[in-house]
Amino acid sequence: MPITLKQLAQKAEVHPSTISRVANNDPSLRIAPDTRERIEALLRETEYRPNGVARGLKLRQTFVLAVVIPDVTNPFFAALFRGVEDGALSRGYNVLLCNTDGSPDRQRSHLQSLHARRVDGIILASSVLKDPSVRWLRHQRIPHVLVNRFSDEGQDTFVGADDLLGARVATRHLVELGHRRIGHLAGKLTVSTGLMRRRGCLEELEARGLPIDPALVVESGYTEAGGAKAAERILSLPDRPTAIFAVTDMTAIGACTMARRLGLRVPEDLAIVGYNDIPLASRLVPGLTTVRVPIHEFGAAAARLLIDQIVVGDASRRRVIFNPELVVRGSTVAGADDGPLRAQHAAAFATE
Amino acid sequence: MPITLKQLAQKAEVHPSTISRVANNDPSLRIAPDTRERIEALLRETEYRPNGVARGLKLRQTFVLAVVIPDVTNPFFAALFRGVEDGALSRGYNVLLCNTDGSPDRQRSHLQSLHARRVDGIILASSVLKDPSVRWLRHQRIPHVLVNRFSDEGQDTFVGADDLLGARVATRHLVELGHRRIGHLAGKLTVSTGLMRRRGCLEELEARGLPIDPALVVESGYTEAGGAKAAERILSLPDRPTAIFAVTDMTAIGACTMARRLGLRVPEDLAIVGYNDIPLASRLVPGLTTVRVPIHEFGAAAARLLIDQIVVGDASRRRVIFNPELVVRGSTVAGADDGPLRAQHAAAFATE
DNA sequence: CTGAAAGCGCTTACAG
DNA sequence: CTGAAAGCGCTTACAG
Repeated sequence: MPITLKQLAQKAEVHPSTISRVANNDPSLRIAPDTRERIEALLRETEYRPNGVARGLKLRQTFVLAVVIPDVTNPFFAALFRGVEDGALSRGYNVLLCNTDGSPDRQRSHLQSLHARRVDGIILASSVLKDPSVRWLRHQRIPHVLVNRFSDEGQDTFVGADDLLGARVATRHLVELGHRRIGHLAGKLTVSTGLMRRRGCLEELEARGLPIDPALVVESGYTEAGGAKAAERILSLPDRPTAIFAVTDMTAIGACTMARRLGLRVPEDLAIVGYNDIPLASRLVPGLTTVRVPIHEFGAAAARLLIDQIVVGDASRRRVIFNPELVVRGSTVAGADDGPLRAQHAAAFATE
Repeated sequence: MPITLKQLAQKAEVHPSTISRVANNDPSLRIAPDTRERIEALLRETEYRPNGVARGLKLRQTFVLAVVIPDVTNPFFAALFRGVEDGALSRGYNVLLCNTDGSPDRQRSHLQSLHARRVDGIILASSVLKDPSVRWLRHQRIPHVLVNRFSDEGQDTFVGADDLLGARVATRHLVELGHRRIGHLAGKLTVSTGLMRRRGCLEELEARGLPIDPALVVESGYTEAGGAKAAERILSLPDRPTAIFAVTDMTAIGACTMARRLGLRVPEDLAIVGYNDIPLASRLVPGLTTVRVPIHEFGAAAARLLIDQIVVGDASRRRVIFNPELVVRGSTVAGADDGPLRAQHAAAFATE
């Protein structure tokens, strides 16, 4: 059992409150210099660290945050978590990690448990549109930040990228390569990324005067398996598309695998664009053309906003929106991987 | 502010302790059925959940575990974490995640902070041999489990695989393919995986009557960049090896990249074997031959052992050692990726 | 200037 | 059978 304030007080023959004040460097404390010295020596010698649980109870603050994501084995969320930890650690917070596997029930149960533990705030990257769990967070006045996906527009502090723009840029890239029949793996329409990227894709097609074939736009979910399945559907159409824009890189990877299985060459028979630029994207052969968003920064910014919210008690909703950026690789342009872009990636690697 | 026991007691016109007993289903509680009904209704209606911090202080148990790893963006550790969470959640524990980036200082500082928070136990996958931090955990009698890497043999509860055997199997595979000059990227000799896999590699070479050239065995660390650098060194030797066994998959991937940059074909000019079978390994082109260990199971087993330790108060050290298993892919055998093995992986994928 | 007391929100051994 | 009290280990407003 670690030593307590009371035990220390006995040893030093002073009152526990005095030890506490010395340990916390209370500036209002006047104390005989030699007494202070004696106490500080004792503190060092015993390596005293106040019991965080007792402290949390008294201060009504635990210095614990939580990150709720679908699945940390998805590289996107792993990078996001690192961003959060890097942003939180320097301010004295530790971070709990909860995986939901996309289940609303698991999400709700996690949130309730986190609330019971009195975490100081929650970063949620697994919300759906009009998410009851998010409304519950608001109702309970639990400090929270949504990342990447929003729930009810403008109602929560949010960190993400401009999904509409990103999808337009990706689609424009395909159009400019000459593609006329472009398929879209649309994630889920109940998720903001699915909704917005789909909207961006369709808007861009319309702006370019291309006809929209509803059969080419299918929900895919966000897993590799879901991407493969959805790709299979549109690639089996009599008049199959020559290009696919997928809602995420993982979905795109599923589509790549399926294309290969169907005997289609990428990019010659089928061009594919993903979204996020996870580390894996640049390693595939061919490399995956994608829309880059600053994943680590998402996490770090979310942590900062959340801690500000906690410290200031400021409930005003803030929004940080990053600009997405197209990264062209071999999955849309044959040979792109051998060009300067690939060299750039190799360099980035070596200094990692 | 969430409702407290005292407030509930006022509403129900009973003593707080009675509410507590009802909420906790205290079997020794005799109470008028209608009173109980009234209290239970109130509990449901207010969605009362006891304050976990106060509970933790009283019970001296927080129901929080911590996982300490080098870096969650490394897929190995992401999978490990999922195993821990899956093993812990069902027993009512949440899990803190701490990344050390391989820095002993960060590790120590994390452990101290976790101790101050009174986490119930710690799972450590970032230890080095004779790790002072691990000795500190023992000295403080903090329940802990080491995973994948041990510190002082047999002194801590440990979950891992037989690294000596795995390395022998990997090396044997290369020898049986006819390789006579085999290089080894040895991680770090201060880490048990580096030490044991190196030993296994050398033992196998000796058993096969192959000469050991010290110039072909180099420390590489555990990052991709480290693997590339180390590979560059041994591939620049006048009499370069025809095969490399790398301490981990990430290290092996660095070696692959370097081989390609030096104009060597894999596997024709250089065969490469990794270790762990992270999901990435089967996706590379060519696929990476590797030694598979049950990563998710590492985490789940560690969580179980840790919770048993906590619940029973049992300090006896236990060891769970899994058997590693060779997985042959295209990085050692040309064409292996098109065979039944690859099909198997594709299937595993689709059902993911 | 320092000590003593109250109180954060629970749980449970102990009285009545 | 239920209520009242003690106590987990801190912090800090308040007395002296």
